Amino acid sequence: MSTISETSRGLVAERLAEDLRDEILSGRLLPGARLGEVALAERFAVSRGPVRAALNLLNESGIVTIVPNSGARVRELSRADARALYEVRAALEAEAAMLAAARASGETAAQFGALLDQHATEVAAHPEGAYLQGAGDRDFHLVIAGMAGNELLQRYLARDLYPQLSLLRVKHRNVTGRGVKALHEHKRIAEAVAGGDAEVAGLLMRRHIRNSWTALEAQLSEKAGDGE
Amino acid sequence: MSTISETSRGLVAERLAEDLRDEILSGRLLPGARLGEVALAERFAVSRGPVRAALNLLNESGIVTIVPNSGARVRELSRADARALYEVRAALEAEAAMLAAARASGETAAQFGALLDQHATEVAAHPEGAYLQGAGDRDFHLVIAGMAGNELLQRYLARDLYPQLSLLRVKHRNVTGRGVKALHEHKRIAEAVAGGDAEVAGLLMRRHIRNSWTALEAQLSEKAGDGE
DNA sequence: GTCTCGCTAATTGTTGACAATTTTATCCTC
DNA sequence: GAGGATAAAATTGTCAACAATTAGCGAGAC
Repeated sequence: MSTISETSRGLVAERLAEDLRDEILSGRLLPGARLGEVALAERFAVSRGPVRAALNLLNESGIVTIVPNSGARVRELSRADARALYEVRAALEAEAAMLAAARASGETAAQFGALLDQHATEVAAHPEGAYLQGAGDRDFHLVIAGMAGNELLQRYLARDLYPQLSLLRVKHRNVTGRGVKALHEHKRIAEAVAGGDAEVAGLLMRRHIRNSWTALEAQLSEKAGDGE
Repeated sequence: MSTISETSRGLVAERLAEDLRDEILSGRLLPGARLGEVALAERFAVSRGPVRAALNLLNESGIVTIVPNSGARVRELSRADARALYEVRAALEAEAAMLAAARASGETAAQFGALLDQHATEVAAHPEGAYLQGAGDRDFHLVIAGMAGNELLQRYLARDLYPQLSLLRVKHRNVTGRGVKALHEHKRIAEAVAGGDAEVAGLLMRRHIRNSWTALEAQLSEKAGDGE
């Protein structure tokens, strides 16, 4: 149907991966959907080579599974996968918060202030909890990941874990209204980071992630036993 | 020169990646060495397709860098990269130790006992510190990573971080004699894990990784200012 | 003598065809 | 009618050739 996005520079495989990631995370391609190479190739009007490369990229980032000699599918995350995801996320984001606190400068508090003020207006506009799945929540965590000054850590979070988290939320459109609570937790974390208190920042971040997991797990249980 | 390894089943790309990884981590291919696709293709008597796939795999695991339209090289880890590596490792291994402690069963202590006894004999045979770069140290951490019961965490450690750590040690053949100290730290960690004390296990593991980093950093400084 | 421009050579990116494996459908047997 | 073996279709894995981009080199001008 649609041809390739717009920018014609750069590698074809990366543009393909980008487009496919968008389609998956926007819910147009549901978990379990087959990703046949020939179908994708003629849909994007390219050869199978770049398609293969793009699928490998998405496989590495965890939103596509590839079974040799069988094909690629949009990944279906089990509850065990989700738990593992949040365990790793807790460890990495707590570390990021600690590192960010250790490297905090005088401008840090102001940066957080502007960001959180904007988020507050978003939450006020949609008080039932659009914050958590909107750009706001993701922004906050991305900012801290960037402030950690650790290339590898940032890549793991932004490039691997967050897409999988988004994929996890594709099936559960409306996250329960944790927006206002999450925003409050963010403020406390921001205080600790800006204040240079690494230990508290790490602790609060870890608790924040665990709260998020608890809320999500409750939703997963609510939807009854598609357990696997 | 050498043809492909031995087992002829499985994907060609994965065998190539395996062979290349061995050559890199054994020091036959030094950091910065070019990995031309045509050269590799005719060396392993395969086409460029699987070679490309293998290079992408190694790129994702962090021991090869790929510059678009320029080519692949064995990755050169800067000191900043090394620091980032150990920061992420500390976070993930501390989490692994905590999870392993939480899931410890009655047999756990016995498993550690056998493993550490064998390591003790290795250290006794090479008291100047072969332990750290030998299979012993790696084994211990891999066992804990496996005991955590977290597929994702185990993959990050075994498939991404450890190869990079090995690559880091290619240039510094003889790690200073931290063998006996490391073994002692391992024993204390094993105790905490087997005893189900997650908090202490995580703390000891984090300290253990930091000690390892301190020793390595001292070596890096010793080799003078090849800074970057 | 140094800098810039243009060209040549080499390497990567992409393409389409061939081979091997898996999946599916059909037919036969029990 | 159900189960299993066989064969056909579809899909992935691999190959070799073409196109595009990049890096290196040399000539020429200032």
